[in-house]
Amino acid sequence: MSFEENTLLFGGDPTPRIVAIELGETGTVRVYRREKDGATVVDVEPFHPFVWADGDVADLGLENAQRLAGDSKYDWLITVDSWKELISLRNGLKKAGRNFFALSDPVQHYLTATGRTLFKQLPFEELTRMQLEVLSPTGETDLAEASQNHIASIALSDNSGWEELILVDAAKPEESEYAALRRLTAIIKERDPDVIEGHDLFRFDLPCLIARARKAKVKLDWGRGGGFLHSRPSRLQIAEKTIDYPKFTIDGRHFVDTFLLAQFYDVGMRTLTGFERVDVAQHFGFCDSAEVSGLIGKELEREYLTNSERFRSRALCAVHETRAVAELLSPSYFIQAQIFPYNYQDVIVRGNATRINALFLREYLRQRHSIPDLPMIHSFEGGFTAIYFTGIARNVWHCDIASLYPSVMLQFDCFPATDQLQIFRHLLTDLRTFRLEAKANMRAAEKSNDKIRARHFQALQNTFKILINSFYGYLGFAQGHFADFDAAARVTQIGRDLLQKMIAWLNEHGAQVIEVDTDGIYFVPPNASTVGQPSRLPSETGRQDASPTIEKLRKDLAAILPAGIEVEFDEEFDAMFSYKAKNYALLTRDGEVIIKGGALKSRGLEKFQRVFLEEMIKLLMEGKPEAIGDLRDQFQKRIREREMPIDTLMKTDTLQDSLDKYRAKIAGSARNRAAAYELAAASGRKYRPGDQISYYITGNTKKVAAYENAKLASAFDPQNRDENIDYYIAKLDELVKKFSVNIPAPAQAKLL
DNA sequence: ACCTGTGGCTGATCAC
DNA sequence: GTGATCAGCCAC
Repeated sequence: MSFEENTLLFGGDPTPRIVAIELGETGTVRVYRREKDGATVVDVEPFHPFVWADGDVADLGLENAQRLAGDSKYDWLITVDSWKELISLRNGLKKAGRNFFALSDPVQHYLTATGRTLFKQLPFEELTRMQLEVLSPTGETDLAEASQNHIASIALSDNSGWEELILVDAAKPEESEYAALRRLTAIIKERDPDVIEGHDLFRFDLPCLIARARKAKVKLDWGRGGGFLHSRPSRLQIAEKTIDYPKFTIDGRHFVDTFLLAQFYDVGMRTLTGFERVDVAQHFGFCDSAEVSGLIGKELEREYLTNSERFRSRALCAVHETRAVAELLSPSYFIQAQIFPYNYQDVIVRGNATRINALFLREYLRQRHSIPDLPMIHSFEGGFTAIYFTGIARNVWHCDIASLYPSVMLQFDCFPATDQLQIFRHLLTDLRTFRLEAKANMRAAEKSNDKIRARHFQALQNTFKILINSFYGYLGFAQGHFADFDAAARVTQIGRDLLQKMIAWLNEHGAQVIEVDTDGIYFVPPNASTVGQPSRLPSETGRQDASPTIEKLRKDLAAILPAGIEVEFDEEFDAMFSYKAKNYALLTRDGEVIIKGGALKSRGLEKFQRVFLEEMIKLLMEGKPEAIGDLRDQFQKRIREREMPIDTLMKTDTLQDSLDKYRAKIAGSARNRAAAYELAAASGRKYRPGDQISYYITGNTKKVAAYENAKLASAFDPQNRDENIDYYIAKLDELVKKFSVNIPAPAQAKLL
């Protein structure tokens, strides 16, 4: 059986090539499908939304109320025949004081009830994706500013290679803009895209188009069934960031914002320098015309007014970049839309645990089984973390337990007590199998040089990996109907015990354990007690003489672990700089430096500090601490002589709260003042949570309050530099001082 | 309206 | 000065 036939994962209905769902005439949905020849067809299907209710609802005289199997809390299912009826049913139940819950999105209702999902058996390449970018005459990116004036152009492209630039004539902006908006709507109807992509689509392009269309009195009826663009305020949690944005929807199509895709991408990678289209495109190497792309302000306006080729390139370059970024970042979501009962657009913004919950609900509904109440919430301990040695160690090995939490859950039966159908166990087991299959298929495709197939299986295996890793998180998810905090606590308890058992064993067998975190251990192997000793040459520490010992070590260690818990000795390093828990650096056999931990590489450190730290740690690990003094002097000289580029001195902070919320917190003494917020407030521009502010410190003494002496990096004048030299040199000195305590004594003497 | 978890470090600021 | 607290970021 191929994994696409797995009902738990892909739903019970195999209908292929659905590209969109929209609510139709009363009691119906329209299902859009892509035919093999590329044509789009629509089926009108019945629509039966539903609620889950607690207790006997028979006394309410409801038709279509059905008792569900099992004895969980929500054991009645009431089905109705239209969205309208669902709303009145919900109101009725609320009035009657009944406990119930219902899905909030009609598309999720339809997909959950039918077991259908989007895009089954549809190659990503056959999805019609249109890219859109609105450009104001000056390239203004502030929505309020840009909406004031007529737009300059709307750039469009799609994945067939088609492109068009709709220009607004500055000589007669009113009628020209009217025509442009009409043209845009006509193109969308004619080319009929499944997906509309754009960078900052939600926060800029769409609201700007709405504002201009209102002024020009143009209807934006972009829906497949003729519906209008609709928006409501929404909020997105991406790691520690909360992004408020207007969520736009349109019947029968999906909006994909590459700004949000970039935010999600960076949670895992933390490698992006910024989130504007140019930053993202440059990071992926897509910007073939960065100079044109960066064109802004008066210069851009001039090019616009003369309708120059340069302006046209600027506008079209934008949509090309958006398309390339979307192509890279969306395949995993495309596959997830085949699995989860959500719209493509919603699969992107829903969290992992929420998506898993949707799978549970779909399967329990399919089996007409009752659903438990939300779990009892309590806090629980996490992974075990410890550091046993700080400083420089040589010949360091790393071992870890292969996918610790999934293995523990399966091997020790840590499953939700409420999951009477055992969905959790089955899903987790199947996903592991499918991931192995997908990986094998990926390798086979790579071998036969089939790039499209390889990319598909890469996205697939990665999707499975993310899903597998989310199952433990689901156990501790307060909004998961099948979450189980006791089970989550058991998982981490077993994980801690296993790790501590391994640590004890390694120490008993002559290894020196340096640092451990959750599922992995850094250690110096036995008979190679080289902690703090000078480095051996790489040729002396090659695999040949080390591997017999390490292979025996691995086997012996594996023998003390329970079945199903696999230990991997995956890497060896020339040196390790162990600093604090979760903070260390590694020197690979190839001389490459890997740095982990906020204390050593956080964005909270200015670039010059990060670079200095990396160089210093490298010297330490290479056994050349005597060179650190020179390094410090070099940096100090460059700061003192004002030679440091401003981007190495500035700090970039992300605004977490809105300015209003910040002010309220300050007024209520709920938080301290911070430079980034003070600058944002003083600038008068409309900053939003998630926006980044780059600033540097001015003044003449090393002790200044940052929030009183901060200046926007964009206001920095290279001809008249005013960075606070003493402040930055003091930072450098603090860095040397802080890390010198970890340096072996002879080196420290030289430093001071 | 939205939401996967815990553990750990640092800088900035404030209260004492 | 010192400790406490918050925000931000990072590891797993």
